[in-house]
Amino acid sequence: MTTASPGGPRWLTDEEQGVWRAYLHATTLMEDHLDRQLQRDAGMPHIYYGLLVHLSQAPRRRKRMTELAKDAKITRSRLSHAVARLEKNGWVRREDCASDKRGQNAVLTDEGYDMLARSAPGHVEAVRQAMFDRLSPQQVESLGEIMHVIATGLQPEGTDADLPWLR
Amino acid sequence: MTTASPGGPRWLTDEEQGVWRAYLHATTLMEDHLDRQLQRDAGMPHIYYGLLVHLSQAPRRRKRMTELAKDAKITRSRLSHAVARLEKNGWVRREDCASDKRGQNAVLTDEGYDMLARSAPGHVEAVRQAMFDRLSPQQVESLGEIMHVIATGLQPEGTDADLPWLR
DNA sequence: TCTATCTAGTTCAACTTTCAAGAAAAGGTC
DNA sequence: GACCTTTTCTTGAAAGTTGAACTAGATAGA
Repeated sequence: MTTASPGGPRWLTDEEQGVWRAYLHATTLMEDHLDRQLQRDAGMPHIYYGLLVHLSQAPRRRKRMTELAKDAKITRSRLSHAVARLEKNGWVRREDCASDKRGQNAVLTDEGYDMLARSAPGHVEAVRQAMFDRLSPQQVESLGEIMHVIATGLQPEGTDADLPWLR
Repeated sequence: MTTASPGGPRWLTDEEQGVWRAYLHATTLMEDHLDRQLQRDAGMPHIYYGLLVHLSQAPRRRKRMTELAKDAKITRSRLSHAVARLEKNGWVRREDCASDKRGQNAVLTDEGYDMLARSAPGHVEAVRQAMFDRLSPQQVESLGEIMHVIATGLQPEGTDADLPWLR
């Protein structure tokens, strides 16, 4: 729960407000920017692209639905819809899970892999131009630490996904 | 345009990849967190709440649609739909613009203001817990600078919205 | 085994976002 | 004024997201 603390709310200082606004501003613009870039160059929103990336890095390019949803930080419902769409594109297919008859694997197809290989350079370049080309090495390091702290704090209880994110 | 550079794509280093993933991870979790918090406590998504905040800070609590869309970084179309929804809630109303008959002002109603006053403490607390309580003063300062750099780089050409964001 | 409970994944309805198209007024320019 | 372009805002349809309800299969205990 997020309740107001007793003794009145602890408002943000002027500096904190400025930082918060800059954060909202930057993250909004970044998400828009990448969504448009990928929609234009790969025909899908950023989050869908992320799913293909996850699959491409998984052993045998496949993953259980629930695990994929967890890795990509989306709900199972959203993943179902997303995979249905990617299936229509021919980039992913579903496969029954051998060990658990309830289970499904999402599998990256060869077409999906090719599409990823084609669009990855442009996407990386977009990320680089928007972020890494503009920051000093110290800033990059600092940003990594800060984002790690924030993510850890927001991580649902009992989730172990910690180390993998900083390697 | 974001084209791959000649001589092959400049891939991200391992460190950059780690930072990028941490960034995606943190920003996704943060957006989800705030969306849920506000949906639960204020009955609207984060972006709608942001619109009310913008209006509350504008002179006479009103703003031209186009200007509001620009400030909130959303399309005019999206704003039209959003205001229609907020109007149904009674938190905003539309008002014809005196000087330009095409124009509309979005006006924050008293009910809207009250709703904001009620939910602001909880929201600020959520932001504080997720971000500022976890970062050192140096990190907060650094984050502000970094986000400012990124936002500036992504700013559409010819936009002057620069100084207002750091104050 | 029988039953209760939990987990995996999908589906539905309500809502939000996007994109393209369109109506209305404003701003030139001749 | 007549004409053309631009700006403002809305609309409608398609796509995407959400949260709850639902089905089927797994799991555990008596």
